[in-house]
Amino acid sequence: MYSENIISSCEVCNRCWANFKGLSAEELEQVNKNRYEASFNPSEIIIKQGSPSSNAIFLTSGLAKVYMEGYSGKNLIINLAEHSTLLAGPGVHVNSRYCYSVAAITSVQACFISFDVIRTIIAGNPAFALGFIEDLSEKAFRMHQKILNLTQKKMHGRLAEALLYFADEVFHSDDYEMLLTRQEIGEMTNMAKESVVRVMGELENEKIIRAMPHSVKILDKDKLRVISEKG
Amino acid sequence: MYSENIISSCEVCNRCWANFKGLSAEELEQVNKNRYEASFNPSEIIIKQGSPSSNAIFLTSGLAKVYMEGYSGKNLIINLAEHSTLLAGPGVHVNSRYCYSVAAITSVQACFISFDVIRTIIAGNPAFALGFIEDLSEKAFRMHQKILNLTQKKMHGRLAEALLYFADEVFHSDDYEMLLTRQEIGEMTNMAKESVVRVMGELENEKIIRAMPHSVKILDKDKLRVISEKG
DNA sequence: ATTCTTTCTTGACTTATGTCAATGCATTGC
DNA sequence: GCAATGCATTGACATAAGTCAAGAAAGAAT
Repeated sequence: MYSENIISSCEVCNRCWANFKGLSAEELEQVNKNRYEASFNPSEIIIKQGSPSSNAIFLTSGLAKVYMEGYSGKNLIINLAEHSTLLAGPGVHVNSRYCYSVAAITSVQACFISFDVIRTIIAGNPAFALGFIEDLSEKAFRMHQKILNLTQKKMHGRLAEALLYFADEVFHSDDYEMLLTRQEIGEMTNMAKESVVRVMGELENEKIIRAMPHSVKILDKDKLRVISEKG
Repeated sequence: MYSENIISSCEVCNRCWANFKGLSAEELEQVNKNRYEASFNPSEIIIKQGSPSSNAIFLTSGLAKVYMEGYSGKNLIINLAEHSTLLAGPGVHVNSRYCYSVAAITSVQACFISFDVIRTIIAGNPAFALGFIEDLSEKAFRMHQKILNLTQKKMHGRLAEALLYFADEVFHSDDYEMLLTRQEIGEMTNMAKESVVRVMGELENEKIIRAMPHSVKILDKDKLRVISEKG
């Protein structure tokens, strides 16, 4: 898991947080001096919910799942994360603990940056602080959407939404390799894995998708959108 | 709804946001000059989801419900708000729209402060910015909890949780006047109003609470906590 | 190739929860 | 006081979704 830093410097890195773009050379150097990289194999845990949150983490390559460990071992996957995403969670500023876990799905390269540095920059750079606020806000906004989705839609709507999320926001194609298991799709949509199989089968019968265990092809995106919106 | 400002100045107001405490005299005066008060009768809407978010709003007296308008007219009450709470929502920094509605439950007095002023202060006062970040984080944190509660607990657990929330965080007593209708309790716990009635009846049969249409008395708080935690 | 393990799939069954319809009980306004 | 309204309550019923058990497929390890 330990390795030398691969990326030579923050200055030349284009996989990091958009909010770092506006930093001065000194601020960026401060970040660069206080970071270290690590790699993770599939299924390895990058962030563990409940542990002290001392670092902000950014993926530089690979895909990870962000999930909460709920009651009696039941997980809820909040989203998938790629590069350019700040991983830390609101817990950092509440009780200094991560309030979600993050686990690698593919091989992952990650960059750890101490939160002390982040806080220093927030205090000294108003634009950065505002960027930070915008990032927090957008994530909170998505949580608001998600809570409606999970509580007010039926299984078909929730699954359709997840399939569209993969196509539009993760794999950027309507024909993608499905990197999550049926179990994990269920953890994302709050369904039992058996229900995921059943509903996917129904969507396939209606010729809306083509579903193989390890790939999904969206055949009728409009219909899928309707299902997702009507719940 | 319109009225002269009742509170003479922010300086003497103790019902506002804790984060305003650290402001300089000039900053506070700037806030004071750009605010206006309004009163609302029960059931009147203070913030309407989707409308442009130009103001931060603080209640100075009364109780309001914060809720999202979901699919096909179904609401989800996120929480109840009293004084000292910033009402605006993450939408402000995402698309400049309120992402939830707020409606008065009792008579409410509210203070409107332009977001331009807030933003100016954020830019000039790092401590205030950090306070803002903490506020956002805490609300996001609660949303994370809520999403687990709503998706992973059964009705008894969700209702128990709401009853404890009223007792511990809103009315500060185990014997309180129930200001929400059964319908609204349902919107808070994602239950049909009939289910609220039924489950409350069961909790009453088990001598855990004493429930009248307009008041609730918690008889066995430990048992209620167990139900809330076990789901 | 063969075992072993994990995941996927299917069908039968159970359970949680929502919906509908009818009724009762309060509160408000006239 | 009396209608009118909104809310609470109840029971019968419908439906969504989870659970369990078994087997099939697909990979990984030997």
